[in-house]
Amino acid sequence: MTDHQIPKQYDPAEIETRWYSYWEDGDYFRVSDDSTRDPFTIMMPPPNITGMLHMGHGLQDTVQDTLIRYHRMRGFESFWVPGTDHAGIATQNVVEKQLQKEGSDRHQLGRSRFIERVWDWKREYGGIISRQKRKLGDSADWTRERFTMDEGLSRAVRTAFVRLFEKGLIYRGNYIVNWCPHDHTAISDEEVDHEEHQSHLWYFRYPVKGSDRQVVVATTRPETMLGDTAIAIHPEDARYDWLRGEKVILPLADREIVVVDDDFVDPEFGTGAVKVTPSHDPNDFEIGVRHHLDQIKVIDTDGRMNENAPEKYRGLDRFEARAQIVTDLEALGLLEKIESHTHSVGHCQRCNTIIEPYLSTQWFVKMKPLAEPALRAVDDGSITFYPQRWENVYRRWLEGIHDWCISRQLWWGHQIPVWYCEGCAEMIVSEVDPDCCPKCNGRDLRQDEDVLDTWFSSWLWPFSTLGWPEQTPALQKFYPTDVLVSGYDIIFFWIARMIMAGIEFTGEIPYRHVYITGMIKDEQGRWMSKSLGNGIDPLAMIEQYGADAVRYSMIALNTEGQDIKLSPTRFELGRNFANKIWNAFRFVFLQEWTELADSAWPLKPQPEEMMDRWLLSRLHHTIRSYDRLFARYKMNEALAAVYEFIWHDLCDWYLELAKPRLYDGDTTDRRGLLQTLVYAFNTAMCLLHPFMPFITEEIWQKLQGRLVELGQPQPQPPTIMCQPWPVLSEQLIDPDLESQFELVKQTVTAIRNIRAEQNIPPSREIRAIACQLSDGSRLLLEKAAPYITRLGRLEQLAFDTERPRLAASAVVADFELVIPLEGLIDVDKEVGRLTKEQARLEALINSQQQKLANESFVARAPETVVAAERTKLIEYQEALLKVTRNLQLFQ
RNA sequence: GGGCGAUUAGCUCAGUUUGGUUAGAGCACCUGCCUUACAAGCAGGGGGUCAGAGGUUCGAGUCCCCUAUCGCCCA
Repeated sequence: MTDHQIPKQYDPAEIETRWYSYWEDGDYFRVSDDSTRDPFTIMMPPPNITGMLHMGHGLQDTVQDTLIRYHRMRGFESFWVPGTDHAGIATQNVVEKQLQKEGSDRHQLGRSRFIERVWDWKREYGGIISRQKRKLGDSADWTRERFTMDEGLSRAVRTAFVRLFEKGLIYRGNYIVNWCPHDHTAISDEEVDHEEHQSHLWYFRYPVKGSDRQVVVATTRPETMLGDTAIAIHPEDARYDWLRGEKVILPLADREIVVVDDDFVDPEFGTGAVKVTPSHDPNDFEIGVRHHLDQIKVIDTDGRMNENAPEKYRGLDRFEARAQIVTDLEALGLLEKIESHTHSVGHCQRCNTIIEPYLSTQWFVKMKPLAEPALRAVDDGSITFYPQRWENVYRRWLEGIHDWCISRQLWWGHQIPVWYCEGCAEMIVSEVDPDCCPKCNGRDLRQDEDVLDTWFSSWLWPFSTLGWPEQTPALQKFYPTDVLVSGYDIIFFWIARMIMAGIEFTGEIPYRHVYITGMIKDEQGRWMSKSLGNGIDPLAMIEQYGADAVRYSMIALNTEGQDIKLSPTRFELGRNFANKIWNAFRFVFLQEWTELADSAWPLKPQPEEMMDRWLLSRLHHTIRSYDRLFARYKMNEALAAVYEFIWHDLCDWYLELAKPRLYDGDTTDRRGLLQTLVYAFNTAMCLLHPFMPFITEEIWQKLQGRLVELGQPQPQPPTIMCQPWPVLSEQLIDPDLESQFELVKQTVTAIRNIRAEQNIPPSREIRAIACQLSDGSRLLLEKAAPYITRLGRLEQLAFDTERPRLAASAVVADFELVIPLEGLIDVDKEVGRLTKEQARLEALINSQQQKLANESFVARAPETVVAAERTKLIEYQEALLKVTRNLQLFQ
């Protein structure tokens, strides 16, 4: 039964939904821990549960799914591990906003009820992005989906924390951290974005105690002066000899502060004397430690001036206080001057609030001991980045690494597994909740209120998702993983930390390869953002163009980690290609297939003619390049190779040549042709499947179904996604045949060119004469005459040494192609065409002659190169002779 | 201040690892075609001193140095 109702335009929507359910319901994405196949594993970077699918996922998931599907077909137990991330601050914010709408807040609710609310929210909305990813065709094993707050992963977090603590790599201390007054939590250095601000340098005069003199200090942050506890000068700065040992009166606060010598001070900057605020500046903090200075906090967690500030300023926002202090100092005559000054200001990456360097007690990971083996892993080649240049970025960060502040003042997250005994103040660090204090047996224990940075769970992702710290079968089978695919924006946050954690906790690198993609930008190269409203919604694109089209375009545009400037029209590339494939399929499918009923099974290509052998050569050529390109992660080039094969080799040439044989061929010829055609088409679908899974499945299924109708057994496995990968047959690749066929194509193009230039309508069949052939060309053209006749719409291809005078002509390789057009030829046009050709050849000859006239070229270049250049010159000269003679015929 | 990337056709980009065909593709453009798979298509065509300067070499889009412009990362 042939379905003649195949639409002329490919409509992806229904097909994509149908096949995705078929795959998922059929468990084809699932892997088995005790499979005997070699594993191929990719960890999907877990998106935030608050997140929605964006184009970055579109790109990175397509790259990953393509790798996963390719390896699955290559026979690997191909495991793409999906999951989501609890995203501490973001998720807490979302639920807090919900509460706000209800007129409540988390403090009213209390911690445990608030956390329940977050879980409720997660159950309702946390799976959205995973459902969206299915629209892209992601072939992840969703039955093994993980979440960073799952019981198993939470246990992994505790184990990791306790192990690091016991090794002395986790410590608690009072240091300056990056405080976000909006989110009310400390954040790590990596979560701070620096922006250049056009601001000022304010010069203040501080009176020296018991003297008329004043010392001038410059600052970019006047509001912190209320917390100053010293003036620092460089020890060798003789300008301030008079100041040493004096006390200074801090204006407005009316406190005495000391003068200290410190190397940190840059005598060139400002006045060479700096105010020191140990509680609100990381450098001042260090100076404070060196000189045992008081630490006075004057700003609270909201960014407002606190009770340590003079009454007048209490409760003022830090920037209001800044303005007020400047005004007040000016009124006191203590403002020396204001200079313009550009400096870099830290902002919270999440909410863009200006970060307050803030003194507080936090937990830290000592990173240096973890960084060293992670550096070695890249230095010794155990881990390779693609493109490799990112290794430098990775190295530089690890070489200058700072300790990692891991505590967050949030409720949603992994609460720090540390308890304090209210009885004896003992600190208990434990993987399991302790019942009583091991020291005093007291039962009044209080768990540390802070939670851990979300990245403290993410850095365990490659093994915690597989069951670590248990030595599970999954961990043994699938770890270490093969490749991590991610953007360069999280090399520090995640990639480097995973490598450190992998080596530290499992003794093995988490992955061999790191594939870094570029970032998706808008048409003008700007980041896509909500505020600019320039984002492109992948789901809308899938709806409009189809998931295969989106995937095609993502891969095609993804070159060597360059950023991608995207606009919706770019998906037309993929849509057009899908449509082309669809119509080629229609053509093949709608033919009569009866000859295939008595073909040998399974279907093998049966080359009867040159065109068949050529197609097979091109196909296997494509397979060979494809596999080589994949090994180097050049998926865009592999895709281009398949595209070239399908569109140009198969559709433009082969199918056109196949038509007469399909319509008029005898049984044997039709059978051979159909076998070759169906084999090639099927194989092309396999090659394309990793990139465009839906259309290839649809077509593969229809082709298989048709064969089943003819007597072929049901295909096993029942989906293209588990089909074995096409086996490369080197012996089918025939470069000589391919170049011969190129000559045939050139001949056809030459005829078409003349037809077009002479405005000869397609309906008019013409005669062409091949003249002055070498024996080789004659043999070839005789063999290829039917092809040339067909594609050139010739009445006949003749061979002769004579040629009619009034004719159009073209020189192809070593012969001439003449099209006699007595009475119809437009002589002016033909003269113009030949004159242009003449000029082109003359230019080529000129450049060849120059090259060969260079004695050192002839003497020093390899003989083969010189010989090739000589041959070219001769060919051009011969062609020019012919063109010139043909031109003279018109004069 | 340090580092990285980009600069090739009107546009978006390949090609540079390993120097050697007439530098490619898609889109856009021009001409002709609704040719019984496809107008989301077919056929033909035009369009590039490969950012600039210098160097190495018989030979440079490709290797080296410098400069300019744009962008990113780190401090």
